[in-house]
Amino acid sequence: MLSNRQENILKFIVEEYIKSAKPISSHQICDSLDCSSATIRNEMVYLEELKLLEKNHFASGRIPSEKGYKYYVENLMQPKHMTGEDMLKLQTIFHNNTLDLNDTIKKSIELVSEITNYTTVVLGNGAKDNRLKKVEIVPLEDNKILTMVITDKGFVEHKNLYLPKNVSTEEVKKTVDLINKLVVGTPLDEISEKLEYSVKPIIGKYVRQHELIYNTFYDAFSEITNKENDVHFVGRSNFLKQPEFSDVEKIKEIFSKFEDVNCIREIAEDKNGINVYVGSDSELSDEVSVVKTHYNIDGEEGTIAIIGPKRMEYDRVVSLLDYIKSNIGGDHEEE
Amino acid sequence: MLSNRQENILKFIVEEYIKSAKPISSHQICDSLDCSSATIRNEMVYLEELKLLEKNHFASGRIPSEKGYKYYVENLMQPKHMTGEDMLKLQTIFHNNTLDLNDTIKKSIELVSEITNYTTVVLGNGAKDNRLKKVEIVPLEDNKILTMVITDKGFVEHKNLYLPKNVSTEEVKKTVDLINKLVVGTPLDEISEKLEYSVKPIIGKYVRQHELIYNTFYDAFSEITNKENDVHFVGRSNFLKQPEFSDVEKIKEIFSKFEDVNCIREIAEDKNGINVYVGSDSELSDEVSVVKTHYNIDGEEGTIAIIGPKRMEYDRVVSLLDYIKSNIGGDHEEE
DNA sequence: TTTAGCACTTCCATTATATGACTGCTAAAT
DNA sequence: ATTTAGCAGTCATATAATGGAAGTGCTAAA
Repeated sequence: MLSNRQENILKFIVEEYIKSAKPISSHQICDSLDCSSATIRNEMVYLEELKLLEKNHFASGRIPSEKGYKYYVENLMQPKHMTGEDMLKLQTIFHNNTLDLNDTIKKSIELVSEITNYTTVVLGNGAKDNRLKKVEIVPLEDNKILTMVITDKGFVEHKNLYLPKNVSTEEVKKTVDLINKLVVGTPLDEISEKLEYSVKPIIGKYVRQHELIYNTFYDAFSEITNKENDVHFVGRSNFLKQPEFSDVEKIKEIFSKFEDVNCIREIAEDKNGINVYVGSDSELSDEVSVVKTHYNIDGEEGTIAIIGPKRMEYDRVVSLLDYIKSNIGGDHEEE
Repeated sequence: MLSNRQENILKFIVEEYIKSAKPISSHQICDSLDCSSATIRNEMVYLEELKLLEKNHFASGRIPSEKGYKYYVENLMQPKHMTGEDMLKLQTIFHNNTLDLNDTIKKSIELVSEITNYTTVVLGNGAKDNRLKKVEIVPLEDNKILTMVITDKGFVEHKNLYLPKNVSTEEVKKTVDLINKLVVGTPLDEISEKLEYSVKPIIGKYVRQHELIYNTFYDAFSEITNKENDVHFVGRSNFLKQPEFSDVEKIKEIFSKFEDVNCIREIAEDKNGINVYVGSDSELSDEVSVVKTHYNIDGEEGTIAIIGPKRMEYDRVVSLLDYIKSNIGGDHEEE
């Protein structure tokens, strides 16, 4: 259990280090706590024993450890009131009613990335738990046909199909009708299976060149099921602005994670509230922190995350995310 | 005009510098050219006078100047035959006939980025010169409606519309029918105008809540017109692997360009053949080169570009791009 | 024309040195 | 029992000095 003064010291160090990125000395603290630097030093020794603080070398000031950041976030951090300017900017996004939910969220995080200089990402839940609404084709010029897969939640995947000369659009139409008759309403992750045993045997008999047509739809379905595009990632290069990433090796590590979609996907989570993951808890890299939240608006789900250095303005970021979360999606209900 | 020997020296320096990233000394050259280092030095002075070579400091070896690279690319470079392995990997992409043109190109450049460690980008021509094929709606659960704009070349833009309680799907249907009747076939960049003077006045009379509905379509049209998503950008972080970018400031410059979509869009061009832009010619940064080509397969147009340091393996990259260009899009014709 | 040889320039890694910033500890003060 | 002043000790950082190493430019001879 920490004393009041110990907590104040820890709070001071965390907040000051977040601002300056430089180790904090006992002298910097004593003014605001009204005691001498020696007293602070004694307390710092204790905080270091608890592994809440660290030193770079023998005679350096202290910096917060991962545990120290966590203690700060959980016990010491106070919500930071947002500036009027930031609120105003966000409000103009929320009140634009031609934006649908996805666009609203995207615009919001783009703004957040810009004003905070952190990296932001939205991970839509994808279409994996959607059901097939319908399949459709639109014949275009020549032998080109636009094929579309539409889900009940409004996802659309399209693909161009180039018909060989000896196959008519009618054959594709037959396939589409069959799919619409047999598999509409099926959850996407069960579609492949259902196609194989209920559709394939039939079109094998009635449709010429069924292989190509069937495969096209089969592929469109698997693509929409693992839909990757549902990751909106903004402000990656903001990391370059942070002094702790002035070393190219560190940047390399972070960026290679950023380029790995699977790695980014793991950011998604389904938990209540705003959650803060510091360093190794972030699962991305020991050097970054992630603040994220899950949303579910009328069945459209996803995760919004803000990624920054461990030395991140947690109070500000949490407030921003909280504000965004409580404002998205409410709009079309009220009017 | 350069003598034969001078050209050989320039070629040697460019190729060796591309490999090693270190300035090339006269001693390194004399073995392969069968003369003494002093002779080489005399020639190097001449090449430097012509601004084909540069020095970092008085007693450093020579490195190619921008002009030197250009001379190399235009006069000295020999096409590099591709390895069987690279060809094989590309062939498996080309021969997968469930991939449509866009997917084929994307997969190809992903592979190129991986094997060369450069950055690659495909810029589709977007939908700006397309014409409206049709507009469609699919009512989903509750008051949610999926709206789709489809163009004659197979572009699809969709958007969810949340209907206020007092507006029925019928009203949207009326709007859609009207748009389909009046503006189908119009080039996208003229659509806004046509909507304003031919559709808006009519729905103003017959459709309730026409403002919201009209605006949704209006927005969908402007989005598809400036479609941004048509940029597929791979391997940005490969730049971090290049020794000349071990300085964070340089990385910052490049990456801020990479994050600026408008900047990336300018890479698009409509020229024959494979074109090489070195340094300042690249319009991206003095520190990078761009090798790009334009494609037009049955009206689907775009640009494929490979971005790397000036010290780029031009011969290899040009061969790769050439191979890709001559293989994409041919497939569905032949079978 | 080419080459050998040498003086010269610049970079780079190493070492030495001084300085400044802090801490830890001890002993005195409260 | 706390708190504080003071001082010795430790480490980083900046600067300068030093001695190669690498490689050129020039000159004079081949």
